[in-house]
Amino acid sequence: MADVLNKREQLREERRKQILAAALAVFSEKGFHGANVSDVAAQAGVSQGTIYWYFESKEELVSATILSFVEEMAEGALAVTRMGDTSADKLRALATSMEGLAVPGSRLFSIFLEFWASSPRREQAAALWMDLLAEFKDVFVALVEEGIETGEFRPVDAEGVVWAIMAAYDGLAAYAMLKPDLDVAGASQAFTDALLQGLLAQTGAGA
Amino acid sequence: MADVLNKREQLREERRKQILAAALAVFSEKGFHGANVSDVAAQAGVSQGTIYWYFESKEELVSATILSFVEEMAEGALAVTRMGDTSADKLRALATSMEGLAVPGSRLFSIFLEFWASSPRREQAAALWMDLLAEFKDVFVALVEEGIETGEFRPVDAEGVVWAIMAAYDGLAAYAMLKPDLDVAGASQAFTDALLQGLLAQTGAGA
Amino acid sequence: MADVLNKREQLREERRKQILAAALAVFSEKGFHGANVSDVAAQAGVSQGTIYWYFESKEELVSATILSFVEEMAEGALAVTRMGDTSADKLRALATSMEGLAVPGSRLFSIFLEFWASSPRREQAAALWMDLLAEFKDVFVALVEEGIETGEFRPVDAEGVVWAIMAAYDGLAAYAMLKPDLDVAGASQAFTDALLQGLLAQTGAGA
Amino acid sequence: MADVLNKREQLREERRKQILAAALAVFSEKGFHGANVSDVAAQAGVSQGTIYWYFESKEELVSATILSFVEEMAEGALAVTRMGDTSADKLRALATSMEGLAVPGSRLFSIFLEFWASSPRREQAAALWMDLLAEFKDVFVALVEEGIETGEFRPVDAEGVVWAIMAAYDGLAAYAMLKPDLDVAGASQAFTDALLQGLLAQTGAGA
DNA sequence: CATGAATGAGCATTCATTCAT
DNA sequence: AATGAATGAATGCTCATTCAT
Repeated sequence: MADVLNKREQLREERRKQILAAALAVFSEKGFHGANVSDVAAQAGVSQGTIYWYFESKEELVSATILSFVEEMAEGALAVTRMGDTSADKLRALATSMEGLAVPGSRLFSIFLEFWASSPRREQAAALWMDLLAEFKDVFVALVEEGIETGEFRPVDAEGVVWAIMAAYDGLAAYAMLKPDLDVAGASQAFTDALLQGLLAQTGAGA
Repeated sequence: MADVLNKREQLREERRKQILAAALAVFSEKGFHGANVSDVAAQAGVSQGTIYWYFESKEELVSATILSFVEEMAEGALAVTRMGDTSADKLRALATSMEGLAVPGSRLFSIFLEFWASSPRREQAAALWMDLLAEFKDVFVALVEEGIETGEFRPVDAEGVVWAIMAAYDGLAAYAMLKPDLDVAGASQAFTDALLQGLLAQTGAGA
Repeated sequence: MADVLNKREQLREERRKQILAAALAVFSEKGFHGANVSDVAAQAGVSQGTIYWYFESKEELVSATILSFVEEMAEGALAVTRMGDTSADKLRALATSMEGLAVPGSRLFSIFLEFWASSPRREQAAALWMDLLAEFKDVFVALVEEGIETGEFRPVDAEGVVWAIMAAYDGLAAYAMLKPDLDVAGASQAFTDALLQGLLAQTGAGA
Repeated sequence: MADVLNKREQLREERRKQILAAALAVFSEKGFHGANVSDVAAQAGVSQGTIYWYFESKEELVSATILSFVEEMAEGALAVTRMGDTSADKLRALATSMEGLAVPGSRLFSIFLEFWASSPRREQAAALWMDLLAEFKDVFVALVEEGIETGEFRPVDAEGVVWAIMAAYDGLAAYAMLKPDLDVAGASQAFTDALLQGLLAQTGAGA
């Protein structure tokens, strides 16, 4: 009995994932407004009705699609933090991993943007985003404050700096979408160097 | 004769601006997808048909709205560059003026994003944006290189740093949209301080 | 399983016919340009959306309506050919059946005309007509050539004569539309008599 | 004073003709439904408003265009009747002149058809057509009856035969519209031969 | 007379959502 | 669970017609 239920739930979960995968493909191809439910259904190989069996509305499907993708991505990025010795090294590692958002994901990033852009009109969606961003921010801030405490960094407004850093990477991702030949790695490198130079306490002979 | 023509052209231009102003208001309120042509018409106090007398399609209206707004904004921002003595001062001034994009314009910035993100116009929008961004970038880069030449700044990859700075401000604007209570001014301040600290040549005993 | 599919297909076919019947009624009443899709939907007792579930566009609905009606009509007309002994008898029978196009169908014929008139600007529609006309022509021509071979008719340009005969009936149908009191039967009779008189070989005592 | 008025009227008449010529060109190109008033205005090199200074409505413009063209055409066709010696010769001449409707005017005929097709919904238009057709018919009938009286033709239902002949030519014109490679001249020839053969009294030993 | 700007009703079409099977 | 047929509100756009200048 329980097995049956489990099997059912498992099947349901699989179907859900199948639909989400289809949705991700379709949305990143056509955008949220440009894609319609029947496109997703066709891509997933199910009927339109089925979509509504798994998701309340197109709106919810969109949110779920974004969410599932973002979670996966975030997980990878945060894992990086545990590498490196000094705070500076860790910051560098995190920054490098964030480059990844921009370079290969130009198509994917555009679906973030579109979702994001319409967020003010979707309070829930905005909250979702901010939760995620805040999570990232906290990790970053902890890193920076750790650096300050150990005397590696100068005492700065950690939160402010971190917001700006994150914003810079999101912005670069957006630019890369517009200008595929933009040298994201170079910009990231130059930026990180300059910033770290500014953050590091001027001990003796400088950096 | 010429007067009549001039008057006509003048009236036409005025009407056009009137419609663009209405469109800006409506679009920033409801977004491009959420707003319909009749909304704009109502806001402008004209009939739907009139909109189509001045613009080929909703699409063109959207583009024109963005363009006219962007041009106005760019003009103001670049004017700031001429203030300040040292390169650092000028950079600070420019940065401060960019905050303006984020803070009061949170609603306006969202229409940038939506325009940017929506796929049907990606190419056109991308070109438009990149032209604008490049223009900004060049001004910034000139500023930084000037600082390097005068020995005020360390020799850095000016272009890379500048891209990242601009990206940071665009990103902050986007964040502010999602999180109205975000301390953009604080972040901007902390970020600029840290970055300038990193850019400035370590003269004598350092900071 | 198969039954279900069959039933579905059957239902679909029925619905389609129901819509086509409604379309025929509405179009012959108001013409193609005068009638709008919602008129057809209302007449068929379905929603506008349903029309588009069965037909790609109004254009296609129009073509399908014409086609289905024409096919039905053609079938009946061609069946007549198998009656009669001599070629002259068969020709008379065919001619008589063509009168039917003109007399009761004055309203229906008008939708042919409207469609026809705009056909040169629609390649597909033009092709549809010519296929149909050619089919008719071939039957007629076979009849006449048979008569020639058996010596019943004089050797004439069968194809030319047949085009003209068909044109005469289409023309009469059009006239009848404009002038409802036109004696189509009389004209048809006189015309057929004269023509057959001209076609028949003058054997001995004449006709 | 009178001269001024005359000049005005003359100018007005010229403008009118200019518009009608433009209308004929545009309508035969795009059809009545496909062409819009601004197309005609552009072709005529005047503004839309001017069209309405000369014609009450698009409807009237359409009627006037047809009428002016038809009158011109009818004049030419009837002139032919006065040529030829025997009734048969005259009939042939008339028939040949009617071919002209079909061959070069395939595009023009389509505007007849379209106008015609919507005639049931325009009683006035139908009357206009029938007047014209009746005029033609009467000339034809007179011709045939003359032939009967002189013993050249067999005693037939002149009116019936004539309607059918005219219908045949209109029908051929319609066919030619759809099938530009239709051999109208050949069909006309074969048709006229056969019909005259049937009309001519069998003098002496027959053919 | 002529212009061209303005109007606004009308229409084909789309698409998220529902529902009978 | 799943299907796909059905719905109908919503919307961009057209175009005959009017009118101030």
